[in-house]
Amino acid sequence: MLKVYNTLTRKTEEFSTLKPGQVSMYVCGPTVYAKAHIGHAMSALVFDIIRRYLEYREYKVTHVMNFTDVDDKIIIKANQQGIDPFVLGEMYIHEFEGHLRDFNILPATINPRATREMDQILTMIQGLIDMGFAYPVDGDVYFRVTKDPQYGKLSGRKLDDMQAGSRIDVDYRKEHPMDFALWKAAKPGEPSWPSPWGDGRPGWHIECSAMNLNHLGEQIDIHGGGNDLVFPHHENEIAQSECFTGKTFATYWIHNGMLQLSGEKMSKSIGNLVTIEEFLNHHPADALRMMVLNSGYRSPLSYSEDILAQAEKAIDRLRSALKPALGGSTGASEAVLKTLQTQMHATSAGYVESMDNDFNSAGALSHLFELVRVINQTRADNATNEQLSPAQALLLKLTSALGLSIEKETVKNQAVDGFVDLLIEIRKDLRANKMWALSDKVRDQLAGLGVIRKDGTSWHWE
RNA sequence: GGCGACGUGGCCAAGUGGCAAGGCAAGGGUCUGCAAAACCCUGAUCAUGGGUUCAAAUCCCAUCGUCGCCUCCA
Repeated sequence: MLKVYNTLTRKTEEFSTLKPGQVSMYVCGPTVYAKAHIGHAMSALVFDIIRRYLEYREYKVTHVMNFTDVDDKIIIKANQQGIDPFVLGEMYIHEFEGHLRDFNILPATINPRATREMDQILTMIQGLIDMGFAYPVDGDVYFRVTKDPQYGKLSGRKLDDMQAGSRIDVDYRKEHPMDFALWKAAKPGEPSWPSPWGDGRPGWHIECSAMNLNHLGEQIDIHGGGNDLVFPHHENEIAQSECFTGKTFATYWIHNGMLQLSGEKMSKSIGNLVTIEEFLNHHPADALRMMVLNSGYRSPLSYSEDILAQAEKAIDRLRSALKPALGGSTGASEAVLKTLQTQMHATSAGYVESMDNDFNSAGALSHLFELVRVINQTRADNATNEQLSPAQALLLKLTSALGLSIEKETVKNQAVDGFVDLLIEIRKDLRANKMWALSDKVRDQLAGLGVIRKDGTSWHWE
C-alpha cells in the first residue's frame, strides 16, 4: 500500500488515483532566464524517482513538466543582452533538456510552455471574470482572493495574518493587497498577446492552471514542485483552478525540500549556486542522484564536496556486488546459496515497503546495501557466476528503478581494451615469476591511466 | 511579527510508541610478496528540561539551535 505525504493535509495518506492504474502528475519546471543550478536538478531528480517508482508499481504515469518561457526576468535579461526573449528562453530550455538527459531523468510525457497555451489562458481568465473571481483594471486582470473562501488552504495562511505582516508596496488599484495578477498589461517593447483587456501577457500562476486543464484535465492526481512554491504559486494555482472548475484540483501536493549550500537555500537571487554545468564538469551525474536518494526528499539537502564524495563511494559499493566470481570458483554451498536466496526476498520486500512509505529511498537503499553485502559474501564463499547472477540481476533491476546506472561503463575503445587485457595478462606472469618491481610498475601505471583493477584479472575504466 | 519544517554515532542518514537500518570515515582482524578489493569484528542512553504511558528517538509542553515561506525562486 503506497502512502504519500500530502502538503495539503499535512498528513501521509494512502495513495489512490482518480483512474485506476493511472497517474497524472504535474511538476513545476523552471523559469528559463538563466543557467539552471543543481537545486533545479535536485527537484527534477526527486520527481523522477517518484515517477520511476510509480511505474515500478505498474502505474501508467502521465508526467507533465512546464517551462515558464515568458516573465519579467526573461524580458529583462533578453533586453540586457539585446536578443529576443523567446530566443533566450529557447536556448535555456534546450540546455535544460540536455541536463535532464545527463542526469538520466526520464523525459516528461509533455513539456508545455506558457507561450503556447494562450487560448486556454484567456478562456480561464475570462471565465474567472464572468464568475466574479477576477476583475480587470487598466489592462491588468487580478484574482479576487476574498471571493475564494478556501484561499490559503494549502499554505495554511489566513488573509488577515498576511495582511498584518505585509509591508510591501501595495498597488492601490487592487481591491485587496493579496489579489494577484492573472494578466499583465504590456509595457512598450514587451512581448504581448492580444486580449479582451488589451495587449499583455499572462501572470505567473495562470499558465500552470491552464496547462493542467489543457493537458491533464480538471482534476489531477499529483502536483509537485519545490517547497518554495507552496506560497504563493501553488496556493494561487489552486484558487484559480478550483474557482474555475468548481472541482478539487490536485489530490496530492508533493513538495521537495531545498538544496542548501553553506547553510542557505541555493537560489538564483542569493547567488550561492552551483550550476548544473559546473557540477557535471567535476562529478558523475549519479553522485547527485545518490545524494538525493540517501535523504528524505522533503528535508533540506546540504551540498558539499565531502557529502558528494561519500555518495560516490556509496555507488562504488553498489558496483562491488557486480564483480564476477573469483577465479577458479567451484561453487558455493547449499547453505550459502540459501542465505543469498533469503536476502533476495528480504531485499525485494524491504525495498517496496520502504518506497511505499512516502518514497523512502534512503530506507530502500539500506536494503540494497544488505543485498550487496550478501552477494559479496557469497562470492567470497566460492560462488560461480551462474550462482551470483540472479542476485546481481535483482540488484541491477532495483537500482535502475531508482535511476542509478551501476553497470560497467560502456567501453571507450575496443582496441585499447585488448592492450589492457594483454598488460594484465603479462602482469599475471610477472607475478607468477615473483618479479614484483615490474608487476607493481604495470599496476601503478595502469592505475595512472585510469584503469581500475577490480581484482586480479578483471578491470574497468575509472 | 505570522505560518511551517527540522535537530539521531566523526560525517550523511532511515526509523515516528516496544530491545536504534544503511552508507562514508576510523580502529582491529582474515586474505595477499606488498598494496588494493572483498569478507569478519568494534562504536549512539536519538538537542536540552519537564510530562503522559507498563513502555518514547517516536506523543504533549517548555527552552535552545538550524532552515524554509510570508516578494521572483525547484
